[in-house]
Parts: sequence; structure tokens; C-alpha cells
Amino acid sequence: MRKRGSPLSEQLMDALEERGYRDTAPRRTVARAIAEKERHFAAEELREQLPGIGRATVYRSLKILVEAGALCRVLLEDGNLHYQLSHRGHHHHLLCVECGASEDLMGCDIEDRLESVADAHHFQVSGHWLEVYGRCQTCTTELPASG
Amino acid sequence: MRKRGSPLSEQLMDALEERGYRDTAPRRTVARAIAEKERHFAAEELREQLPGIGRATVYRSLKILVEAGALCRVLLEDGNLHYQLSHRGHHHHLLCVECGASEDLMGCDIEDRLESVADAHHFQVSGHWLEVYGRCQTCTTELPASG
DNA sequence: CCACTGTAGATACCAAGTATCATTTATGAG
DNA sequence: CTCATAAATGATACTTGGTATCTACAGTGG
Repeated sequence: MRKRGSPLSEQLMDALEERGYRDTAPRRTVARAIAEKERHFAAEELREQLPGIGRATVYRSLKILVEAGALCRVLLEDGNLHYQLSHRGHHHHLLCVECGASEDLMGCDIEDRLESVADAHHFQVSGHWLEVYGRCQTCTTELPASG
Repeated sequence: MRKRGSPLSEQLMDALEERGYRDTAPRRTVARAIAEKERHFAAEELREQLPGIGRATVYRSLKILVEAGALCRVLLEDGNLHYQLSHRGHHHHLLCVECGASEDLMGCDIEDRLESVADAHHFQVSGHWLEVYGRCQTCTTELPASG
């Protein structure tokens, strides 16, 4: 009998099981911790929250969750890499540099643009990484022009 | 009297001096090593080539060269961060996953697109990071469809 | 040529991983 | 239910990338 977590953490576990990974207690703990995150987080941050889980296990879990498409990696403006729950499928992020919020950018036509630009360079595009930084609606309206 | 290097390494040193950094022998050595690079490189790779230069000095030099705009950071598809000589100003890279070559992407209209898409999310764009992966002309024509 | 301040390099530390390996555990076959 | 086995864990150590600290040194301007 499987110990239940939040629907979200179940989703994470399901993503792993779909890929043949076993349902283990440490992974379940990691999944629950991630499910509670409301924002992107650093690997080390997660590890600190789970002192009972081995370092390697935390990093391994992050890795396979990214591979399974349940998590995505987010590159912050300062170069740090964070993790975030992923709504499966290719998408980009609008990252607020003020409050750290992130919005997903899907169904945009950036890829088409990319194709045509790359075409002019006789370059065959196979993938790309895009992060957009700025200020979200809340931060724009509530703090007019900080800095 | 300044010990001369290649015109390229001189450019790097100039970029630093413009910013008030001193003209020192170790920095000069680092600049020369970077100027000889024909491709993007890892920090550790550079350090290994300069056993006489302290670790901190190599990393510090990389950092200030990036800040000065003479170098840019390149995010590889595997997540590794490399460095590359920069043709000043904002630009993106077309990175060949086959041979590692990189082409600069300038004067494209990606930014305009970004603006309008972000606008729809009431997001005020302040910056972005874009890397494009694929195969360059040479690799496309010489190795039709490897893999 | 001297003072001043920036810089170098040693060292230690932190963050983010990965590799190894002995021990433990999930899972499926019997 | 029990067992075999393959997978996963966690400890440890190592790698890469990078920063902080601090003493000694060196570039530069007066």
C-alpha cells in the first residue's frame, strides 16, 4: 500500500514510475518536498530541507525528474540554476527579477522566428534554451520603478 | 613598456584598462591564452593551460572580462557553462552540437517578438538569455544525417 | 623612488554535481 | 510468503566552477 502524498507529489512519483523507476521512501520524501515549493528552488536548498536524505539521492532524484519532464531547470539571471515544477512539454519562462515569480510561456512563435533566422545562417536548429527576465504585473504596478 | 601579445589579446587588455583594471603579467598571460582559443572553452580548461597562474586569478580574470563585455558566457546544451570571445554588444549564439562551432546571431528580431509575447502577459522585459542548438552548415552538408 | 592600492596566489570554503561501493530495499517469480 | 535479484540508498570522495580571505607583491602616479 502506497503512502499517499499530495496530488502533486503523486504526479511526480507517477512520472517516475512510468519510466520504470521504483517507488521508494526517499524519493517520495523528495517528491513531497518539491510539491510544496511555490517557486523555483536551488538544489542545495532542497537538500537542506531534507537532512535525512542523502546528498546523492536528492541530486539523483532531481536529475531523473528533469529527465521525466516533471521538473524543469531554470537559469537565473545571475547564472544560478534552479528547478521548477514543469507543465510538461516545451515552454519558456518569464522570470520576475523582483519577486522571483515565474510564468510559463507556451504556444508562442519564438521557435518559428528562430527557424527563419537560423535558416539565413544555414543552420539546422535542433533545440534552444530561452529565459526571459523582467518584472511581473504585480511588481510593475505595485512598485512603479524601484531601483 | 608593455609586452606585446596578439592584437586580440591586446583588445582584451584594453577592455580591462578602460575599466580601470591594471595591466599585470598574469592577466596578460590569461588574455593571450584566451585570444588563441578558436572556440568556446570551459574555465577549468583554461586553468589547466596556465599552471603558473593561480586558480583565483584565472577565475577573477574571466569574471572581469565578462563584465567588461570582452568575453561572453555560453550555455551548452548539457548545461555546462563555457566562455567565448565576444563581439561586443548583445547577441546570441548558434551552437553546433556536432563540431562545437558557434556563430553569432545579431540584429535579429527575436527581441521584438519577446516584447510582444511578454506584453500579453503584462510582463516588463529587462533581459533574456537565448542559446540555439543545432548543426552548422558544414556539419549539415558533410555529414548528412549522423545519428 | 616611495606610498598607495590593486592584484596575485595560497588556501579554504561553498555549490552543484558525479562516481564508487557496500548495504538495504522494492518488486516480481515461485 | 519467501527468496533472489536488480535497483536504490547513503557515505564518501572527487570534480568543476566559483567566491572569500589574507599575506605578500607589484603597478602606477606623485
